[in-house]
Amino acid sequence: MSSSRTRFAPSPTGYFHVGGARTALFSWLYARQHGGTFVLRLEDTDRERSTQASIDIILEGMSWLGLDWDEGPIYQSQNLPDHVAKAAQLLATGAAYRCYATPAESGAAREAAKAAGNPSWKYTGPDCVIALDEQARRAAQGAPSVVRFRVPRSTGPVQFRDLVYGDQAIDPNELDDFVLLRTDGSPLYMLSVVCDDLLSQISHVIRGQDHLSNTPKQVLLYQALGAPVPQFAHLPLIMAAGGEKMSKRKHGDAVSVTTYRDRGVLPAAMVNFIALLGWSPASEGETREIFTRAELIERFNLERINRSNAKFTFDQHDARKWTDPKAQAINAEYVRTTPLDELLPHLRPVLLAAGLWQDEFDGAQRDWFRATLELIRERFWTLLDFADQGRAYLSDEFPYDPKAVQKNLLKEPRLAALLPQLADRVAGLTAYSADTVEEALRALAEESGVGAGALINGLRTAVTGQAVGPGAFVLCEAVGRERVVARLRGAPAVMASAGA
RNA sequence: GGCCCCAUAGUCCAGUGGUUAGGACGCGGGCCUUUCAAGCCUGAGGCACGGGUUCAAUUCCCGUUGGGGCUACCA
Repeated sequence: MSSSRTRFAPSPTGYFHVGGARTALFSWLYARQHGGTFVLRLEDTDRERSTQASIDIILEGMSWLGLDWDEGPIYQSQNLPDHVAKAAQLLATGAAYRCYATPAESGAAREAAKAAGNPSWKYTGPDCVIALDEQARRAAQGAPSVVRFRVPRSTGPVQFRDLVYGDQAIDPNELDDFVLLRTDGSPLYMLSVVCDDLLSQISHVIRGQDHLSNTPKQVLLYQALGAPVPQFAHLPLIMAAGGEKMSKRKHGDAVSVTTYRDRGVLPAAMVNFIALLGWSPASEGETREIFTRAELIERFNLERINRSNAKFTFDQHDARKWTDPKAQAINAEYVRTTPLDELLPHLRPVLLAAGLWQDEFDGAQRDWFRATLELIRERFWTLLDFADQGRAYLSDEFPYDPKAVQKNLLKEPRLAALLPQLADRVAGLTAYSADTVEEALRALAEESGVGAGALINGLRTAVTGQAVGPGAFVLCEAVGRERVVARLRGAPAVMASAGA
């Protein structure tokens, strides 16, 4: 089956939609599984809205997701001459005809029919709106015309099998004699997709279900062109929480792939999550939901794609719910478990951007750095957490979370005196380790009569600026004696400035 | 409006003509702990409705309702 050829054909008119990303992923998975070819095509023929910036965003997004293409990017605009030629061919064979009715006239006919109780009126033939002789007169005057496809209406329903939605049979009378070429001679989408897919010899058209209703027209076009009809597989749509189609304008950044990269999501996590939207790898009682790219390629199949739309739940006004909670959970899983060697290439840019990267992390401090990452990532959710929650572990410049200071330092005023005392004891330890720090702290707690818990939490906040994190003593090991001592000594100042 | 598609917890997915209808996320409770957006245990929560077919329907058929898509000289 090395002849499988799939494509992803977005129109570069803005951001890279997560729904598009899933369509791209499924097409890519199919091609990879079958040793086929994955083609990237940019449908840039909407000159008003297509931009280079958008093209770049899509290309970057695809690369980020690891969806490499074998051919392309093909620019639809460059194939326009072919589309026009194909229209000419259809005209020549009689499968299409010139139509001199104006948009206003056909629109009026539609309205009139509707008013007369025929809501499903279609443009069904050359003379259905303007008499042929009148059209001939206009032609003689050199009036503008469009090219319409002549829908075959006497050969029964248009049939095709959708690999997801099953057998389809559409009454051709539900189809307009749709326009192929505009008045200015430029091709319309319906013609262009077919021509481009033909040009690329696409064997499996995998795309959103929003194209299902237009597929009969395309099937007719393939047939009129004497070309083989590809296999179709339409994917259920991904809707916003409210049930409507997701758009960045209405639903914000969670709709855009770029956002996920910028918010510290790992591409493998994104791919994993998105793969599970509308498809299931379930087999022999499989309940696992974390899959590597290789596993996805191995298990993917069009047969297990379901037919109902999925909903993306998120709340753009709630920071915790910036995207679907399950997407976040899957990403957390990846952040916590991806082998460091794989994680680092994604983490390094984040640390660099935050001014936290040190070349020693790759040299003298390598072991410490890696051990520290392992320690702190245990409860991280995104790559960005390394740069904020993890900041105090990698740098001496870090902020104190006001709530943590309030809860763990200010509530126990005696800490202002005790923490520096603890610093002295820690400084004097013969051996520095989580255990010895703990001993020292518990001894101080006992002697001073302050609860060990208060001291422990005070230590955590004084050393990391946070209220949560790894165990307070192991944390001290990661941060190092020198820094721990210095930060404990600085605690009174932190308390004073926060209390003031 | 017309045509087409869809319907298992709040969400994403499994599943079956007879099941205690399963998993994940989220949510509640408990345990652990110095903390928790960590870990472990545990709980609540679902087959949209109405007709059929059948000994038996969540499952098959029809309808209703609900949701979605398409319906351009946009892509």
